Amino acid sequence: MSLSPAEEQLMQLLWKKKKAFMKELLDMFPAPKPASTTVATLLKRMQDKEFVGYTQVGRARQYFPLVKKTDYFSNHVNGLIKHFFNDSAGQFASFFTQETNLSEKELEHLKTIIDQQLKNKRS
Amino acid sequence: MSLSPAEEQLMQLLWKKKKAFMKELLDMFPAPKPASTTVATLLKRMQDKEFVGYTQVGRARQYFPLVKKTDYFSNHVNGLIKHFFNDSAGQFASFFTQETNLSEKELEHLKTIIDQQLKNKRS
DNA sequence: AATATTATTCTACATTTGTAGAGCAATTAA
DNA sequence: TTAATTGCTCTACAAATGTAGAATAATATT
Repeated sequence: MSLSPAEEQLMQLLWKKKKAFMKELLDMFPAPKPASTTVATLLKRMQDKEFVGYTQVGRARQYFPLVKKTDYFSNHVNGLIKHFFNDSAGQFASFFTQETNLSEKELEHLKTIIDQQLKNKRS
Repeated sequence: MSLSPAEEQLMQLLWKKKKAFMKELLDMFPAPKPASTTVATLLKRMQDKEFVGYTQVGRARQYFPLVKKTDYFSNHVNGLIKHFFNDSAGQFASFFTQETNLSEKELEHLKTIIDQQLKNKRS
């Protein structure tokens, strides 16, 4: 099961705040803010999909993510790679590096990471 | 406008064949194949969205993509990056390199590409 | 105590998506 | 030339999604 775009947007807010009351999430929306019931509906659906949980605090609930952003994200990227690159992460990486306009600094940084990875592999 | 998952799957087939008649696309589907009308409907919607065009050949149409796979893909990735990495491709690249399990060969290849990029930047 | 506010659930409805039958026109086969 | 096949459009319908009002219950305010 995965999140719909609207749900995903809300999830982003929740990931950012770590935990939040409905009101707080609503406040975080850029104008034009949706109706509070809209947010409530989305939260409900996200609970059903087991993407968020909550703890009861007084009469309200404090919501929190049940999936880590990085995990969710990894799935996304993996899906993309499977779809577009024949399941080859390497092929994807090459493409990505060539298509994206990374700055010199970013490229250097990437190199460092890759070297680190290579060191790990070889050790 | 973007493609729905089912449309995207069909698009993949079309990208692979470059151009194809409805029948050919249908044949490319793995079992269980959808009804031909299903494919027809999808093709129609994709025409409306201006993702495919066709040339009339006798009584049939030969369909072809109107958007390049790499362009479509770039948009996807850019969307992801915007969503998840604060619009920083560099941040994404780092994450990706660390999370994905690239082989030694792939890492080496990546390094080559990066060096190439750096050379371009500096020249 | 009476009223307003709030968080949540229920219900609703338009739009998009997945899937495909019915109908039609052109083409091929019997 | 009548019948079967093919490619396409129209129509249909269930499920998912985006959006939000109505109802309810609990709490806070006057």
